[in-house]
Amino acid sequence: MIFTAATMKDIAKRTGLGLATISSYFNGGNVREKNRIKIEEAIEELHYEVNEVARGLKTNATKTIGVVIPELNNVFCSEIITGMEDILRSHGYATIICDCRTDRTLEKEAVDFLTRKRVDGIVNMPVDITGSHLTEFQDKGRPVVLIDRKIQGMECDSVLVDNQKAAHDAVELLLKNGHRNIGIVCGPRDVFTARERMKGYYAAHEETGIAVRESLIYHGDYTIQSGARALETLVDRNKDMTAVFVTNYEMTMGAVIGLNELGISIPGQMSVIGFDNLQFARACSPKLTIVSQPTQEIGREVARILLKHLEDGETAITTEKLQTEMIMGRSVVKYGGIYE
Amino acid sequence: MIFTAATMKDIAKRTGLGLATISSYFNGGNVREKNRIKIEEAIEELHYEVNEVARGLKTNATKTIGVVIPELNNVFCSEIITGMEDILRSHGYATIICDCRTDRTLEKEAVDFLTRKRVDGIVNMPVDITGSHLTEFQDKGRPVVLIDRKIQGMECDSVLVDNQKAAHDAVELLLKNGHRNIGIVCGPRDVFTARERMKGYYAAHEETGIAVRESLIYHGDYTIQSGARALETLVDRNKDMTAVFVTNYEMTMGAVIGLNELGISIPGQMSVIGFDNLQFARACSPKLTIVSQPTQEIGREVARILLKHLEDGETAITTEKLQTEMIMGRSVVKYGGIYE
DNA sequence: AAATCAAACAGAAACGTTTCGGTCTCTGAG
DNA sequence: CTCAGAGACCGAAACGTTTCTGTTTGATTT
Repeated sequence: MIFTAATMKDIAKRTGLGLATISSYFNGGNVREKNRIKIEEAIEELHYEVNEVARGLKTNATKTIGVVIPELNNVFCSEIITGMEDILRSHGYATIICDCRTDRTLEKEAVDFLTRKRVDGIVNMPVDITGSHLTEFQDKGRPVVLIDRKIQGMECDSVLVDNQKAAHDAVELLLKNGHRNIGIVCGPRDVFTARERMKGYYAAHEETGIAVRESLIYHGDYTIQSGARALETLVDRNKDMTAVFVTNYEMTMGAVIGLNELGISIPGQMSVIGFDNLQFARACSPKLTIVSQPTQEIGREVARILLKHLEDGETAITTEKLQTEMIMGRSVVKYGGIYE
Repeated sequence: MIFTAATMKDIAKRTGLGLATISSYFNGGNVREKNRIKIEEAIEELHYEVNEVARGLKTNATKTIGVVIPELNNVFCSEIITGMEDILRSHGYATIICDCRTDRTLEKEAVDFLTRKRVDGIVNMPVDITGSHLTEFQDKGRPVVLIDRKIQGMECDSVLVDNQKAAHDAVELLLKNGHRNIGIVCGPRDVFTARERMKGYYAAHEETGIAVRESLIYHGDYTIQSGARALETLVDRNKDMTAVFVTNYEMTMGAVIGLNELGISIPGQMSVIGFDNLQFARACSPKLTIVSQPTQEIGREVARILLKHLEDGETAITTEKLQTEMIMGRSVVKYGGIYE
């Protein structure tokens, strides 16, 4: 059966009304009661559905948002997207996802791809601290929202997490428990959030009047492998290390593996504070104490900001900073050297 | 600066060529060398980019694929999507993701949403074994590909995993190690894959001539909580249970938590075979033996099937069945009762 | 009952492509 | 040098909306 979908023209013919009236009906305009009924009957009978592509051509808006992230296969990212997509979809917006595999070139390609697809806005969790891959899109007057990380010299909305405070509080907890040689497994030096977390590490030490020893700092690359390697290295370099703070999920997992393989018990020989993924933290034995980020809330906030631009014509630029939460497990104990 | 993007008309004017020629250039048609150069110069100067929305209106194809999954925030799903999106994007297709939170109503809504968005094809990992949410879309002559689960009475392409064999092999390994009272933590009764895995469990027992005891079977709901509860229940009901096979990632994590809390050691008191997520398996101590699904490959295969329909006009329906792999850890040992 | 005026309606043009006929331009054979 | 014939090219129409510019309608006022 050859079947061409009904168009507004068909509805107009069927109801005897003009095209403009039908269009007005669909766009919230006023239509006389009896005509409204006629239109709705026609829609029912013809199974009419508005063609969003045609509408998009005319209105120059696709009701589509592009998302560029370093790794979809990463709880932090996927949870944010879930929260965001939920709200966007309920407002009629589709979400196109591009995983750029933490690669700058692929990231640029993804943005260009989305630009060609004529998305109404782009959400990006940037691979690194620099980059001008978004300026061309932004110059078209379309909104860009950055997640989690800022880009130098880029003026746009962003939704961040107070990473400095998060790291500060975690390290402070360890210090308050009497630990004095606290290792940190941090992200790459050129990542915005990694820097922020380092700042918190330093600040907590400073407040307590304790000097930071360089050998206790390890810069990983956010992979499980590097988490495991980090612990091996740190333990080897610092025989007196009694606590460690790991700053993302994958490296936390790696750190747990590493400690297991080194035969170092948590928390008996090493207190541990991890990051992200409550599920994993609860699966560990004993339960891991972690810094938990408000991923769903980040996603929702991003969606809200986008909608404010696209639906309400808002032009002001916002920077939102959300707070983390410390989930207490049983992986931190008082330092034996002092209290025993 | 007011700025309207260049159109094909501008290129035509600039080069002195006709619209049809420009269009032909962009669609792989033949254009005389000197004209080709002129066109390319004009594109460069005007920063022209083809408007895919207008093209979509005319060709009735959006170069967009919709994906409906039960939970994006789930490694199995996100890994499949990563593999798929990669290939699709390299062929110019965008991927719209809809997370339906394992809810039938939301699943139907998502499909309708994507239909309105006029996607060229839909990929769906169905919430349950029934449902006609896809027939309307399919009746428009557009391709549907199911992942991981089949739907009763639905004729369409699907990419599955040989779950029966996977479960069979896992249970067989436990049997070969002398275990006779093997628990299974399975998914809901109305999920296709859960049934397949149960079949494998029965088959392995049958081959070894061992009767299955009902009390060793637990139907969970794929959450961590149900995994933990499952182990509590199974251990409570079967004091002689020495091994357990858990059939998805979340429940595997739950099972590990549950065993930890019950004070039952792996593998000393309980041999365990888990499912999915190699990363988690390696983080456990000792490393978990797991059944690993070829997620990336599933995604790629789905993409290939879609492209064959959309680009090559293929009409035949395929059902692909991929094999799992058993990753050996140290969580399975010979049954003490026999070998000690 | 006529006049007034806003609200509701109508039709055509436009959005930027593809495609269908038909026309022109090269190339090479005679 | 001419002339087919193929290949390249052209312009208009169409895709299904929205929107602009008027026109009609009907309730309200006088």
